[in-house]
Amino acid sequence: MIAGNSEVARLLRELADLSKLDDGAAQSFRVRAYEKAVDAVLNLPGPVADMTAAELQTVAGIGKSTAGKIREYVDTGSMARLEALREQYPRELVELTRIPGIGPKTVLLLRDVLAVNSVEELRVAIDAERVRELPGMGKLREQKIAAAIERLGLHGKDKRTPIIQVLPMAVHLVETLGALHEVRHIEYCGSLRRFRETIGDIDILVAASDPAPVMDAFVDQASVREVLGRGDTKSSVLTDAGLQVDLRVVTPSQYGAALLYFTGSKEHNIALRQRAINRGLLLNEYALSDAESGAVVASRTEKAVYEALDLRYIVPEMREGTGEIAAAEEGSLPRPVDAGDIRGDLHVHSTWSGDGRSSLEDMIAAVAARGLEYVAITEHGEDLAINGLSRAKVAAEAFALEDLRLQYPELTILHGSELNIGRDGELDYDDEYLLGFDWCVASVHSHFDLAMADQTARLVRVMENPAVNVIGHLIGRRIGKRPGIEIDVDVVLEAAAVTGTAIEINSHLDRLDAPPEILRRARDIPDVRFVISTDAHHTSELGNVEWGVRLARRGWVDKRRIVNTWNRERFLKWARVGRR
DNA sequence: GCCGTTTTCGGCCCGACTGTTTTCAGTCG
Repeated sequence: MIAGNSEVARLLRELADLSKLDDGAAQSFRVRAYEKAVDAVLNLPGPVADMTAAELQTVAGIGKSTAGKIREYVDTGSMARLEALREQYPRELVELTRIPGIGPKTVLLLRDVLAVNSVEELRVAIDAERVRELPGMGKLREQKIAAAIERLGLHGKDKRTPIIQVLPMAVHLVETLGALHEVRHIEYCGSLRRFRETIGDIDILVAASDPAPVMDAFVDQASVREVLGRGDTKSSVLTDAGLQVDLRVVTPSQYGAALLYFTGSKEHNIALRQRAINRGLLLNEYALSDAESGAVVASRTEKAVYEALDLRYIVPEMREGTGEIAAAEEGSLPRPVDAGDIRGDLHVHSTWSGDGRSSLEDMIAAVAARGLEYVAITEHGEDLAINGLSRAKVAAEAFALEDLRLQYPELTILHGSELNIGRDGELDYDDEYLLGFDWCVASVHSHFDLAMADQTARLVRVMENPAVNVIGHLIGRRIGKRPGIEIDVDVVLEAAAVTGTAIEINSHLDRLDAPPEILRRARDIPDVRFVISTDAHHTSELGNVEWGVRLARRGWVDKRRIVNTWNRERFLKWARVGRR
């Protein structure tokens, strides 16, 4: 078995975690070096197992020691240093660090003085009121730790929640607090603003004239189960849903610097601050300022801070510390897409599909009201047992669309279909019949468990069908529920480029598919085109296009490669509508 | 442990909150 990049990264991650205990510091330079190495390995263009120690050392963030450890693991299947640390710090002991409020120092203290080596033993020690007697501890801390253990299942440090559950809560919070008259600006930040698919906690940033009333309103909300912390400018609560929410209040003039800081990622912030230092500046959550005089250089907007650091603005979705700063410096950032750039929706259902929930008439009216230039109605193909359309229904819907075209002369309405990709890449209907549609999306709705080679083959075969314009929700995942099919990404993207088949960027928060890692891989294959679609089954879902737009940004997709940002004429020509 | 347009040694992002300390350590983001 050859060691894959993600496997090596996982081991380095474990090395970092164990080193936190060994060094007695979560932020020791050695720990941070390992953490950097994790990112470096994950961002390698090729297999880590193919690289020599010397080649590994040329990678930024990997030095002699880490290169040696990686080679050792690839060659022998184990890493002596890691084995020794595992021996010294058993898994039960490491578990203790998952308790919020307990870091490496406390773990070592518990072990050395009280012989506590597991969560269970800690519980016993707390019951015996022995933890409070430790130096630096006390009754209150003991009680806090006890409470933290009780809710460990709800929100341990590493618990993450699918974005579809978190985003609506965050939006609600922003609306509620935003209504206070003290609030000048408000935004959710953190991994949610970066649009990660799972979220640890909600971070809200407020610019306000007076922080106190905002803090009061925040901790007094009905959904707050427990106040975890409460300061003048920063508070944390735990909601009924078991989600932690952090609120930070700054003055309006500090808002840009604070947004930057609170949005992260940690790696992005560290890189920006390092860049500031190199320019004789200091960057914190309040401002970018002169290191000597303290004079503020920029603080009001994020853009101003980037500019003062000689960088183009970097959208939040790209701030993961994976090369975006270098790209911003050399001007090679992809051109980011905005919701306003989208001119058509090319994956829309109506009640003609069994699972559609808005009528065709309502859907078209809602699309027209959004000011789109073109739309493809794509009901399910007949192979999707309950939800699909027979040929008779396809013909009947075509008739209904003719009527709607007369009602909405400004809107180009394409008669499409969402086809089902069969076990071996076969499709609903026959090839001749398929060419009668204006637009075909082909999607995987079954056989999720096939081997990677089989999944890749069925996708490639479908892309070779001239009727197919785009592959819908590429891997078929449901975030937090279903992992999606395994595919050979490079082979699939190459086939997409060769056959001219676009890759869908599905806007549904439950899907966010193709995933950003796959989208980003397409950077090196310039002929791949993309379509941002809502896959709406109800008129209320047409607005989801905003999520697809943000997914595209996260995947470093350049706006110019997204075909539904093109004007009607250019798009129709590319799609060969009416010429098949 | 990593790294170098002042450096192969001596740096490495920055600050709020809590609980315990009467000046700070630990944790977190």
